[in-house]
Amino acid sequence: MAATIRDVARACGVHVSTVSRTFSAPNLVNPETRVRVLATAEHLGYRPNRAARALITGRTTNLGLIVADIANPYFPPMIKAAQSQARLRDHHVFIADTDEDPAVEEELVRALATEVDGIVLCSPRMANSAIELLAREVPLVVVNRAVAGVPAVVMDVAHGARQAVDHLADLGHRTLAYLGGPRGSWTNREIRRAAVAAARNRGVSLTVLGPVPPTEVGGAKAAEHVRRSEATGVLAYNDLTAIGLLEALTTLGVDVPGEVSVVGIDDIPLASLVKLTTVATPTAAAGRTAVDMLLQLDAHDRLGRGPGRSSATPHHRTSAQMILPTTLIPRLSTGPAPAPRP
Amino acid sequence: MAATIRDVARACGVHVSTVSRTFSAPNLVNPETRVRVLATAEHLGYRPNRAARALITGRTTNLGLIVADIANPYFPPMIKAAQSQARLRDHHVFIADTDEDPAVEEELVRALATEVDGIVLCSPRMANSAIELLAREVPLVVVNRAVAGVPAVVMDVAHGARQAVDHLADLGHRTLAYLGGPRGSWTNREIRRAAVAAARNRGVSLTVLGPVPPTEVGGAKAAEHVRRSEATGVLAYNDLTAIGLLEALTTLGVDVPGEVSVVGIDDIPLASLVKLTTVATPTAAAGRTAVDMLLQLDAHDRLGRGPGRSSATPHHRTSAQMILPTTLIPRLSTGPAPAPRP
DNA sequence: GTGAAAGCGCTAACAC
DNA sequence: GTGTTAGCGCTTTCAC
Repeated sequence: MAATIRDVARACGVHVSTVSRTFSAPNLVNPETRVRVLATAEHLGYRPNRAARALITGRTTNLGLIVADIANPYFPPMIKAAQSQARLRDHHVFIADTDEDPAVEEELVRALATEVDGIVLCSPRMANSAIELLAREVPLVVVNRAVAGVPAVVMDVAHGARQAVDHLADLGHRTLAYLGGPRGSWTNREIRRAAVAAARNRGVSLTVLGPVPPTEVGGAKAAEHVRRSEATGVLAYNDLTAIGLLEALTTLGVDVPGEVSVVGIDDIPLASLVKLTTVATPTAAAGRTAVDMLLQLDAHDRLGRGPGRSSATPHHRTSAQMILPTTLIPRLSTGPAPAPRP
Repeated sequence: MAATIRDVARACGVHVSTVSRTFSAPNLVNPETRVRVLATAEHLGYRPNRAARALITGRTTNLGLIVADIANPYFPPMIKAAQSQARLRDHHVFIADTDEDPAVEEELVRALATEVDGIVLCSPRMANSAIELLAREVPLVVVNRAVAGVPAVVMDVAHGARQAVDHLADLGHRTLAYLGGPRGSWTNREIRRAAVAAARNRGVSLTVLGPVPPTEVGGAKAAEHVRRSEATGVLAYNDLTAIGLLEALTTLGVDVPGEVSVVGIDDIPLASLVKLTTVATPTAAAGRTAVDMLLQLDAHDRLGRGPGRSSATPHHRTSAQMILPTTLIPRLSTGPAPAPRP
């Protein structure tokens, strides 16, 4: 059996509470005693039992992070950032993958809720109402989504979409298309709305294509539609889709950017490799910010309550929204519009 | 406050132990009582407190998974597989990222050890001795590494390397190079050893280059060395390195596969996109297998002991090694050796 | 099949 | 600054 606080106390000639304080409130204990306790603890290989601590404090010092698909290169930078931020704040993080399935998503939140102090929900596909409900069972921060009363960090993709449309219009394109992503996606709606508005603003036409799955395969499948649409400038829901489209167009013998210009969104590492013009989104910053908001939310929450299960109290009072800026990165997948056909 | 087992018991007119049994040993309780208890529990929104359960059973039903770099496309499939396998067995998993740093790795294992039932260590960079030590503090399974007395699941990269060398020799290449990976990497040593032996076997020469970081940038940096080495066939430590090399060679004006053939290892999604010849490694299977071994190890462990902290017992008796097969996938980055220069 | 009681390892009042 | 004590929510003997 591992050493407990009792063993340390006995071996050290002090009482358990002194040992406890040495670890949870060091400043309340005499420096000399502290040193002695620490030494014996070290000697005995004592490690505080987190379950016992959690039981009494009501805090697990764990966070949950739920993403749509770990294998999507969009997420790892966000995950890494969230992770290291959490570690800075002395928390561990559970990561779960929903495979883009809203039902799995909801089930995961419920399962995780009992063993974390809060959950970050990235690009959720759930219905707003479901999210609102969950938010009063467990401290929740959503990323890439706006839900009334739920704290959120979002990317300013609307601005990104405007930049993309302006970029294409500046290059002389008069016929644009937006290749849309998943129906449940808040980001998709934002982009579409902003792109439509920006196109109207610039006096160019814009067709909405899709939706297609937010993957390379999805993008590739849309190549025929894009060609038929006669659009010379295409904005895609994300880089993966844009790259799939780009590959498929090339295979079909369509010159990019000679005949068709393609713009993605996200700026994943692969984008720079294939020279894709894209809108960079600050994913790492989003991960960090989300964790900070969650921790702050949690701290604020337990101020009025003292120890106890955190899941029982509504959390809809502290609700902020953090909007992160996006930037257009012009590369070689966009160029001047082709001369109009006779 | 959330409902506890007490609330359910009271509301239901039974004793806490009956409620407890309903959840942890349903077959020990009268079906009718069970139904009633379940109904009240549902009604009250009761969820068992995992901390309390963990405190008494000594099991957390959590696992840890430590990888070198989540952003490396090699890992996500393994993570996803491990995750879903764990979920099948009713466990959650902590994922941690070491940024390829052995020190961080060790610290993470220690930190995680207190709140999981076991840890999967993927492609560890730690010293063997450190791993052996840790393995007796917490149930451990290593992936892509062989450590005496520690259960492991490894890819048969040696066989893969042999296939790669044979493939190149069959294409007429007489001068090969192996572009090596991280020094601490067991996989790297395995590949190198097998490649050297296979080359000797086929009567072709093989130079060892590197090491370079296992990334695209690392591969790109090696392009000059490769060119100077006069090798016409190159095996790289992994796909990322191979792809970086490939790009850089093309930029230098070296034709692939006309002048130089390149083979990677892993078969990440990007590999098929850039038509890289590579050795496929079954990463998803590795993730699943590792989780299963860990859970089995853990179950076996607590057979003789009953409840209590798991971290106190040595685990070096149950030590198996699972070897997963690899396959060469020829694509367009390899071709016949160029005619020898005059 | 169910009840009673002990206690997992720790923290947080409250004394002194 | 340290000791004393109660108890977090649950499982698990042991009776009956």
